[in-house]
Amino acid sequence: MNLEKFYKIYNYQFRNDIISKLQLKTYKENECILKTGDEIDGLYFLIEGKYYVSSLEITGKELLLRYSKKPSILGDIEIFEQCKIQSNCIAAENCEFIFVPLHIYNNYLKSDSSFTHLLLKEMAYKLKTCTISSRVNALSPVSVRLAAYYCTIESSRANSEYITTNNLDEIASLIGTTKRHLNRILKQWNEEGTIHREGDKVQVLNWGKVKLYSNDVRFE
Amino acid sequence: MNLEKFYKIYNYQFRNDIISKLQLKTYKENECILKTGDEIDGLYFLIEGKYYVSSLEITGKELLLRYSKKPSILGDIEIFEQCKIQSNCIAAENCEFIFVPLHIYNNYLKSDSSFTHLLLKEMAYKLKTCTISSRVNALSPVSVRLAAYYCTIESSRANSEYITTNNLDEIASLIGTTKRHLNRILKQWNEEGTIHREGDKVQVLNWGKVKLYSNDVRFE
DNA sequence: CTGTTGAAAGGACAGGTGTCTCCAATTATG
DNA sequence: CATAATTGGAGACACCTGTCCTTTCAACAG
Repeated sequence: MNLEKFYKIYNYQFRNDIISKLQLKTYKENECILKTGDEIDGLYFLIEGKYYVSSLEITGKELLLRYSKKPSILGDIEIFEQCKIQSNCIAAENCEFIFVPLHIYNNYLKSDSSFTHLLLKEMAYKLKTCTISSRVNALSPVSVRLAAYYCTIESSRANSEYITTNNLDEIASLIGTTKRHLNRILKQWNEEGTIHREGDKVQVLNWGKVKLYSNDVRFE
Repeated sequence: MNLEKFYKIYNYQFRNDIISKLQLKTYKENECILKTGDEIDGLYFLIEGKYYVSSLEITGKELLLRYSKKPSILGDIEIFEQCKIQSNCIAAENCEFIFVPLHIYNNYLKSDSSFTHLLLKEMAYKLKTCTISSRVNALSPVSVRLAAYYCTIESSRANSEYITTNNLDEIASLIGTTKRHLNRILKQWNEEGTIHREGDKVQVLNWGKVKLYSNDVRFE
């Protein structure tokens, strides 16, 4: 077990006697990591790749709740709330996790305060972003949410003019709408010259406009 | 400082040398406990009363994020994310909190694992409910959300037929809509005999119908 | 008692948004 | 190359929902 990556990301070192009890779990792109309703078996620490968390409603509708890259922890809610798995977690690319089995956590790590602080920080982060997106989704029309989405991902990655828009469908369900409606909005922005669109590639020509539309809403 | 209530609710005992450093904070109905954008000064443990958490958007719209009764902790997100206060917290009735100043937490309680577990549990709970309501708000029409709201509060309090509907406005903003729209739905339900309505008093005549409408969505 | 004020309910309307459907473009297949 | 299959975009429509405004009714002051 190579824990170097883990250490770099989470800045935490497991005691030697624990290390042998950890597992490395790997998932291929699109593979399901956790499935709604199943029992949780431990804590998952992402050390490579990306995954997304989505919920499939009884209605058949889906909502992307979060798109996660490292550092990111899975299983925390379920363990502390002692409940079944709340959402589907699916590998967006090949993923690697350090897996801490539940009984290992309970027996060895529960009272380790710096380990616990990892969990606290992660949960606080999730809670903050969840609150924000809940608010934004509830109170802003789709055009604002879309502009906000662009502004959010733009600010988080330097200075590229092109938005590597992963698939419009994905954005649609992330911000809780349909592709049809995104098309409507993108068409309008395209016509007024705010963006230049070619299929899945969207180039923002006028960031000022987009920022204006976003109404200062951000997802982070 | 009488910590008996605290102990009963949170099942945790502070060390003697810490007790003298805690404060009792009280708030009158409608008084603001925390204000968006302010700096957080410590952890608040609710021991009496109820408060609600709401966010005022730039647009002027408001969304009730949560309605909290004991046990409930305030300030956790802000402390672990080291950010400004995220939402307004307002006393719904007279409230009492045990207040743990930030430096006391940092110096004395940070490495106390059973104290930390209080926080973990609370955050997991918040996260779970936040995720649920985010999903529900995004994916269900108002009529479903309203039915779900009734089912949720019904199941959490024995067997009264009347819903002590605190103010329609409140329900409206809790489930992210307007009073106007609630009126529309209630009128329809009233006409079809599902409920009997008199002003703020709503009596459910046909729980089966309401449960059907709720589409198995629940807020908890 | 009467006019004023304010709150609650509902009518009318318009904009936002999802669904369904069709058309065009692109890709795969033979 | 020609045809079938698939995908993306957009038109049409309907419904959900918020805003605005009118009506009604109750409380209240003069």
